[in-house]
Amino acid sequence: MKVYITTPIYYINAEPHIGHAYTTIAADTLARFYRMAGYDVFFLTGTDEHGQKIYDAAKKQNVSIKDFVDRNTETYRKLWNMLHISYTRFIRTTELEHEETVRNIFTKLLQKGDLYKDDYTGYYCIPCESYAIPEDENNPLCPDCKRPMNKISEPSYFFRISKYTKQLEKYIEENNFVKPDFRKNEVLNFIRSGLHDVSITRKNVEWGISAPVSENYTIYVWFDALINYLSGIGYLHNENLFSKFWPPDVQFIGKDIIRFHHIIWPCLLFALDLPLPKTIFAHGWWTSGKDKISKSKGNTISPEKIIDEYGLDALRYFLLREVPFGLDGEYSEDIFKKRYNSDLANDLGNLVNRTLNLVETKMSGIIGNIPANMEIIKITGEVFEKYQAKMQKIAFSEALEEIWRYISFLNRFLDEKAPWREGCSNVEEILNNTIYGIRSAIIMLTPFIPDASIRIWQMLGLEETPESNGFKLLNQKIPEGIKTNKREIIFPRKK
RNA sequence: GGCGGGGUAGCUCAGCAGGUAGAGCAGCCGGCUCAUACCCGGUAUGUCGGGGGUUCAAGUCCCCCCCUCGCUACCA
Repeated sequence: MKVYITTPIYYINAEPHIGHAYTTIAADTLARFYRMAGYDVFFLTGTDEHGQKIYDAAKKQNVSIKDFVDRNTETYRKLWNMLHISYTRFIRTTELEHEETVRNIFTKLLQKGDLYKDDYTGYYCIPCESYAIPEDENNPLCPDCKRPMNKISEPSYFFRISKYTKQLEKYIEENNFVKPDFRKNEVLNFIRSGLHDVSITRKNVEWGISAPVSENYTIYVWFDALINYLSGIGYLHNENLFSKFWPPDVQFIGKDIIRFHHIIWPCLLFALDLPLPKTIFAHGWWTSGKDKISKSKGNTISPEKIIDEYGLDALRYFLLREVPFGLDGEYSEDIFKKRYNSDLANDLGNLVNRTLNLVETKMSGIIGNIPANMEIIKITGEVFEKYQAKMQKIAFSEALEEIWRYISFLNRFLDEKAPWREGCSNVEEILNNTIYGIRSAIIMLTPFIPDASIRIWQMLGLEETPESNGFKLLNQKIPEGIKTNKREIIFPRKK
């Protein structure tokens, strides 16, 4: 049983922001879930390092291109460490092996006749240094800066995606390839309007993988970038690894790069006679005051700042709980705090705290050996079934809702049994059941909030970590005579 | 313009094989007091965007209109 999960590789010209963190945390959570479920998981992420913008940025800063990309890729790696991203491999498109793979694929497609040479015509805005499509072809103005554009034409290699139109349409219709569902129609519409072949070489871009042809071309960065999903898992280099994990099970992307991933990427795989990914899931944006978060609008959300104030797990929890995965979400400090206080502090945090306090005061901190009763075991089993189903369909917020219903149930259970009452005769039984419930909740929560889970785990005095035994631990009873450790507040309430 | 979503409690949304509206949060009342002033119970509120139609019965089906969002090809 294997699972291959990817994030996009991030374009290192930009500083990482909440959007990058979002995609990567989602992928990490799913990867952790499948590991705990006993799968062999390969989780790929990395950086996209070619292109004119990067070249220019390096020049502007007066550093060598090598130093520039090395330094910038490191900022991503550092952030992923800070977010405890459990990637299997971090790929860079400047790696020799990747570059070789890209060239090999180019040659393959050329030989197959899926690449051909033609003139690329487009409108170019010199001040913006970018291609764009003007609204009015008779009076071409740049959509960004509104200045006149030049029509330019240059020879280029084209990838014959038009050839795969029917095949792609059929695949999308019959599979869960495009997620969320509402994107499926969008993509199908686009395909049905007819696919145009795409240019995959550039003449005027110096910083890129040189195309394996006699002329002086570099390979278009998008073509280069998509291939990371192949080169990152050993395509043409490590046949064992590749055949074990191919195809991807879930590829996470932002909704801005749907075109590349739902159209060009599958066509590339058709051309290479490779099976397509099972699912490519496009998530939404975080907005702040209705605007998409971006540096230029000055409404960026710094993951570091949130972590400083609330902790890493609060951030991870919020991002995956607040909004159904796939839709846009609104971020504000107020919304964040509300979610944090009501779910993490009041419901989960307080449940753990009050229970441990009772174990300390009523049972000298020793968890007794009366096993959980059938009712709790049954309910836990049902919750796990639902949780698992939600996770498998990548409905993170729904999975968390299931767990929180369970946490509410445990709080209610404690209230009804009231083991703090004078003369309560079965304190030990009640608390053991509650502890069993907390342990179960923590196991299910571990993919989302790995750190807090471990800390709670240790407070309970349990052995190893919740990850080490995976979900099968849910069926096992808590060992006898466990001694709880010093209590601390994991999610302090915020004023 | 074309195609596709939406418009339901203060907020975020669920309900849509048609049978006189639900959840979470916020609010209010009460209980409890082991606990992070927490938890538990109870509870109000809605002309279900507007109009017309089908039906014994319509957020739920049909038609028209209004508003809103997304997609409508090469920036990574």
